[in-house]
Amino acid sequence: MGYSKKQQILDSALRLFVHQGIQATSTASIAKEANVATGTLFHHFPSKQSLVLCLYSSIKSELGEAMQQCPHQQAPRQQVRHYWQQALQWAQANPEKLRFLLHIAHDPQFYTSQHQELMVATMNFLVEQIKQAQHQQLLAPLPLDLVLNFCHNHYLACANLFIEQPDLAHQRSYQDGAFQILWQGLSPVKS
Amino acid sequence: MGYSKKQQILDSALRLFVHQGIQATSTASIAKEANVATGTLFHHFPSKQSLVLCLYSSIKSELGEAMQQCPHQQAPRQQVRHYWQQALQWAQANPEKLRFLLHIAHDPQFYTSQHQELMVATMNFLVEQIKQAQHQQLLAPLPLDLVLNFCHNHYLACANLFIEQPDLAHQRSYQDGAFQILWQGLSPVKS
Amino acid sequence: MGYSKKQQILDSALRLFVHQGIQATSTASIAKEANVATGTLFHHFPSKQSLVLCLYSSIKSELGEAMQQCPHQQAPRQQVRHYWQQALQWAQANPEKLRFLLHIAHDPQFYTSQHQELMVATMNFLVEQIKQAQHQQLLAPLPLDLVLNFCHNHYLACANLFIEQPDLAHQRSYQDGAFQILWQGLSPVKS
Amino acid sequence: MGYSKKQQILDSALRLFVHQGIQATSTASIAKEANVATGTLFHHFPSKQSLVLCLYSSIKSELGEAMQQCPHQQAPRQQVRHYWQQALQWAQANPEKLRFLLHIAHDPQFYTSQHQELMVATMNFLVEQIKQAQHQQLLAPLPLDLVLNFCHNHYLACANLFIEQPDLAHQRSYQDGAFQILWQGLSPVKS
DNA sequence: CATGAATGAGACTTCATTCAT
DNA sequence: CATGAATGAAGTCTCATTCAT
Repeated sequence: MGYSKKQQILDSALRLFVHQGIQATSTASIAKEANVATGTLFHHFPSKQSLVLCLYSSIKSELGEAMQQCPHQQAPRQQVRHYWQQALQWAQANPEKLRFLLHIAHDPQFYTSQHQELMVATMNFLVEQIKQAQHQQLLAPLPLDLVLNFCHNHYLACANLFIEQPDLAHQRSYQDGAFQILWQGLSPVKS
Repeated sequence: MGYSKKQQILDSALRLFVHQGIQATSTASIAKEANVATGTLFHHFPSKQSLVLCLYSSIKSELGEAMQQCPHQQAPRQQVRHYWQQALQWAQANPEKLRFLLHIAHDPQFYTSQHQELMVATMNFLVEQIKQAQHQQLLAPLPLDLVLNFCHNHYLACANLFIEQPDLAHQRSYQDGAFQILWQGLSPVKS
Repeated sequence: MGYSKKQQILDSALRLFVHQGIQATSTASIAKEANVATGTLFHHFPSKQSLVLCLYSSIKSELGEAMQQCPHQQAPRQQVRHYWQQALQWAQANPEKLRFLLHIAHDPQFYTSQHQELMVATMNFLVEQIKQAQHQQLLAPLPLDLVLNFCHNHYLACANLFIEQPDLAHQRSYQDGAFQILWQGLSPVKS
Repeated sequence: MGYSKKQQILDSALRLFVHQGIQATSTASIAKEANVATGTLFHHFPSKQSLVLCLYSSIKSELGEAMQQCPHQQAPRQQVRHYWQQALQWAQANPEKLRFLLHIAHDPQFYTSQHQELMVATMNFLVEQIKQAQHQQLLAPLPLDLVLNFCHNHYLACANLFIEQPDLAHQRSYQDGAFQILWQGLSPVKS
């Protein structure tokens, strides 16, 4: 009731997409799940494709905002660790949204160069942290796009693991281990 | 002509799947691309679903074989590096096959528990290497499934990056960097 | 602003109907073109069908009025020629209206017996002229409905030709030729 | 049974189009009338549009052939009269086909420049007759496209009249009158 | 083994019309 | 009078699959 019909449609679409896949979900079933008429969906979104993209960008920016809600830290390692935990917590609170990101990232139908750009844009604040840490020789001088790709990808994989097996998420060995791999992986080689 | 019609169908399916997505590719278009009649496809595969699964398992085992074709090495690091390079070379030689693995791994329609099992089975020989290295304290004592997940995922991500931007694949900084992240990420924390 | 919304709707409908066809034009697109809301259209017309019929009868009577605005002439040939030119001028000044008449006249959806009646009613004054001329043996004693049909139809065809190829309308050979066919066609056979 | 499914579809489409209009006839209703499945229609025609165009050109050429099946005559007037009667007979034997021609000729959706070209192409043999007759001063030196337009249009109008009121078709005054208007209309002016 | 016409359920989308504001 | 979100029936077209040849 507090929700607009447009939001109801987006919610239902998300739920169905992650369980059945995007293509396997009909617009009729989305409308039904949202308790609106078929036509209503197309009143708010010109096409199924645009509904998917709208969902995608809204989720992407939601993740970006969630990550930045963390206090400023002194040490770079602590700062990055904060981002990391913030992002993981968001994923555990919004498992379907994360699964959707994972799904769409590998669907040729929706895979565009936007993808890379959107990732960089959303994670821009991370880029700065990393550059700075590399400059301070806290991180190894790896190519920046390689690093970003790794961060993005390791995050999605770990988040997905913790969603599929929620008991792991509460064990320190997994929680610390996941971040250790990230930070250690980017650290300078031990001489 | 040296190819059987069945193989022609598999080849055409792979090509179309990675460019348009599995669901967006019709059996009719596969048959057309393979220069066979619609009915012929269903002589060789009982359904589209079975065609997809057949393609999947054949590619998965092809990757497994490709990785094991490497000489035995003394040092664990060298041994793992060999596996890594073998796998990357296979991906660069078979970009469509890698893209297919990536696509199917995140499609809810085909996502089953098999997936995890198949991954472990294919990478079984790696597990042994890692366990041994952990025992020798060359690698950190991280949970084994976390490690496996990381290896599998980092491989797919790097292979995909090198396929999308082939020029990166030839630069030492990217080649070495990708592996450095892997090995370093699993290494024990510096004092 | 000098135009009422109702008139704006009629104008927009006419424009869209002749370019895309009646059925292919949605009420929504008419409203948009007229810069009014969807609902507004249905305040002024109970249905799309009634909008079409309203447009039809208003155009039909407009043509009737246009034709009668001509001075009384002595000779029957001059009188008919006047009607003819008046009607052609109206068509050239209102090309879309003529195209609409042409379109609707052959659409089974709107084709009713009204059509014949309306044509006769509009052209009633012409009937008298023809009857008289036949009586004076200036015209051949052809069946009256055949004659009327011919007049109506030849007019629409010539008007349409001149609208499609406006340069022809200014050439004497076409202007005179078109009327010559009409008058000559109805004349008594030579010797 | 002697009919192929493709022909059954064309026949049903014609029947429904002339009674309800092209747009008002759904592909589903065509298939039903033809006793085939919906998909069958789209197996033979890539779209509804192409079905319409296929029907159009087949009818147009059928009319062309019907007209040419007449013996060679000495006098131009007799020759043209033969064409005229042949064409009218075809129309009376195929009333739906004529109605379809009439309908499509005025539908903005299908109205293309092809139209004019097709008409000229189909009626090419008539053009020659007319040119010759003009040269012999049996016909007035009117612009050729005006003449052709008139012939085409007068034919459709008369044929339609005779179809709508079949009793008229058997009366000499109408039969002769219709042709008299044609020939007389094109004749030189009485000095 | 191979073919391709035929099937019919179901997908996406459109649209005339209504109604609460 | 005017608005535009909402409706749901209906339209065009797709597609995995079958089967007679």
